[in-house]
Amino acid sequence: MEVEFEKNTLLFGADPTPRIVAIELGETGTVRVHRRETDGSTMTDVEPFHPFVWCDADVVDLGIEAEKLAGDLKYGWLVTVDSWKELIALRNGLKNAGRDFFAFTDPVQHYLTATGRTLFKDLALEELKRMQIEVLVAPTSRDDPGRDDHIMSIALSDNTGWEELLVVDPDNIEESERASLKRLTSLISERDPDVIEGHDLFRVHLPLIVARAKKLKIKLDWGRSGGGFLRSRPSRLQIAEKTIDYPKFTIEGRHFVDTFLLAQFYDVGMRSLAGFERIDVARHFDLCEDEAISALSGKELQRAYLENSETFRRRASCGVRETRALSDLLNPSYFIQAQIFPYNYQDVIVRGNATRINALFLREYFRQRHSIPELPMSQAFEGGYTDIFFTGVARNVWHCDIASLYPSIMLQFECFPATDQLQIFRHLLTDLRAFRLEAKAKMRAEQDPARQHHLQALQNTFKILLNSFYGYLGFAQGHFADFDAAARVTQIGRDLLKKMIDWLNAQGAQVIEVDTDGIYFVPPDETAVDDLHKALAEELPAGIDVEIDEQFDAMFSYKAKNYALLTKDGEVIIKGGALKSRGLEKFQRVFLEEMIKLIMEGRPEAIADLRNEFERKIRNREWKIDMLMKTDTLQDSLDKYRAKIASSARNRAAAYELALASGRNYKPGDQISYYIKATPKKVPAYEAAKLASEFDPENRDENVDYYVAKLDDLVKKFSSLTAAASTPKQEKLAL
DNA sequence: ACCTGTGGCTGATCAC
DNA sequence: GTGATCAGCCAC
Repeated sequence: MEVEFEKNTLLFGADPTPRIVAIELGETGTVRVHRRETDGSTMTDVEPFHPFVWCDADVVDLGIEAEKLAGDLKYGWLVTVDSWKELIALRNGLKNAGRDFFAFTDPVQHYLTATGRTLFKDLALEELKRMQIEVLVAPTSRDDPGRDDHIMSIALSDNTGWEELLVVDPDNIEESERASLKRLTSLISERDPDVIEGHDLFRVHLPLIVARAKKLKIKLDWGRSGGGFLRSRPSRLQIAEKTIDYPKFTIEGRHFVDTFLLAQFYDVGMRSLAGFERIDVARHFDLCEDEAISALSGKELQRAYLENSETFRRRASCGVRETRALSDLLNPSYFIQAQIFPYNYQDVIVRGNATRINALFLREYFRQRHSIPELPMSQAFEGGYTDIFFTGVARNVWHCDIASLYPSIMLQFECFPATDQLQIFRHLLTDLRAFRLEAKAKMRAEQDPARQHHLQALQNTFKILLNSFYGYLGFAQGHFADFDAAARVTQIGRDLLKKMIDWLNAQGAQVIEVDTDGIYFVPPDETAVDDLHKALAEELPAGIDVEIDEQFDAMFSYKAKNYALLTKDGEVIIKGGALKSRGLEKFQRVFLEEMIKLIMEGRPEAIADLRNEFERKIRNREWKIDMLMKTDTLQDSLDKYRAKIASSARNRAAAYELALASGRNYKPGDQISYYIKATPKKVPAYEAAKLASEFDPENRDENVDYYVAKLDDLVKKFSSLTAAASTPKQEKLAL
């Protein structure tokens, strides 16, 4: 392979053993290492297993042998044992003796850290055997509430294009369901996938399968080496501001990948998904083969099932195809990350960036037999500089920013963890930065689309990692975190930005808005971009590169982190929660967008007409309810919400009240769409809220006065900014 | 059992 | 009414 990134042992680990697809605990003292042969078959090696514990002192007095490690950091003694059982006994022994120690809880991380191996080296993504699965169940019948849901179908496919659909006979449910589950298990054994994928695999499909198998007393021995059974335990995932509780399933020798979680992670960066059900995600990526089929409701589906119609079969098979396409799209970066980090594939996905970086540190310190520090005391520190100097419309706005601000500062000003005696932080950061540039260059030069794709995923992975190093400095669970260093980084960043602002103002520019690493400003009269860029660059220290990357016809500056831009092509870009939050109803978002466009185009007098048009549409009930409804994401479980309300720890909220009233089993991360219905007298929103799914278009009951009032609030809120310039500063800019 | 960071805005609710 | 607080979402 001409790309040599993989030889970097800090990143990829010191052991180049290729084509490992899975690792599982074997007989006492061993692990089974499954490798993909070039002919596509899977070989299994039995390898010795030596898990370990870092201790803060010698443990010879406990009759345990320990190795003294280099350096003088807190955990300076290493105890290595010969089996997982021994490790558990050792941990208990140390705990009972009151000793301070640190150990991984995951056997696979032990093995990969100790050996320097990682999964998937020299393996192409296409060589990984990925199976997709989707179970459809008949919703509990209202007429027969005692009866459990049962499986209607199990659809299967894999990345070779193979598909099989198991349909349960509605006239012979129990026997047919049993046969289907048995067939499923034997297909997994025959086709022997490395990865089992599904959309909402953890929260929906696997629990369903397990529940039905339990009821029908069927074994789900899906393990790779025989005898392994599905296990699950409650787990929790933090994705941006959302916390998702889910049962984490594991099975020996294989990985479970849930495209619902992949979609959640994708959205953190893009914030562009309408929802997280497969239909929402498939639509967003344009993966639906047949929209109408994908969008069938539960009721329609059940009817089709009972009629044994072709529609049912089509819907059942189209589900796994969409899941496969989705996984093809969202998987590549994680596939590469599994080559880097000492984690199982399925864990690489759910671990956070800073946690993964920590794993790299610990692997290298282990390899060099060096002591490791204890977790630092958490400390609050100041962040980036944000400010706004002008509100209203400005014309001819330029944007400058400092390229990779925090990585540049860390390298240039040596903001590294004080405890990092081996200088891993500096080396990784330096290498990643060089690699990213190299991968980008190679990607541009590459002709073969598949290789180009791989390089794109690679450089993107490097970018994400690179940007996570600053976060790691302030990560309370990172052994090498350093809050003072993090504070220095942001301090330098703030100082640099202020220096740039002062300089720009001194040149006669008008600075509008600043956020962390970039500045929007109106340039001084008759200035050439290149000249200004050159002069600005000279003001900055070596290693800090500024770019004037964009120019806009107009900017509507509203509040800090909230603004809109009009590009030279007439495109409107809106930033900030106040202007485009998903917490706003769609009609508000659309109105804001059109209003801001009018403002930036210098036609504020047209706003009154726009308002009137919207009012008419509300009063005449012309829109579908999706324009008026609001969609909230449940953060807490319903039980937690109830408890908080009981203890006055939070206020009531419409989404939760509706979820409670529905009687359905809503979970954190689920979204609730609702609207405000007309009520005889004014009541809190949570009492007047109604689920959008219960909206009856034939008998509309939305509260039109409520929505018109919202519209007026919106117009009022912006009225001071839509009028002609009102301050001297604005006058100057608006010219 | 799990966890990158800080800064900022808004709507809904509730205590005063 | 007003201000405080919380939850949710967004920028970087």
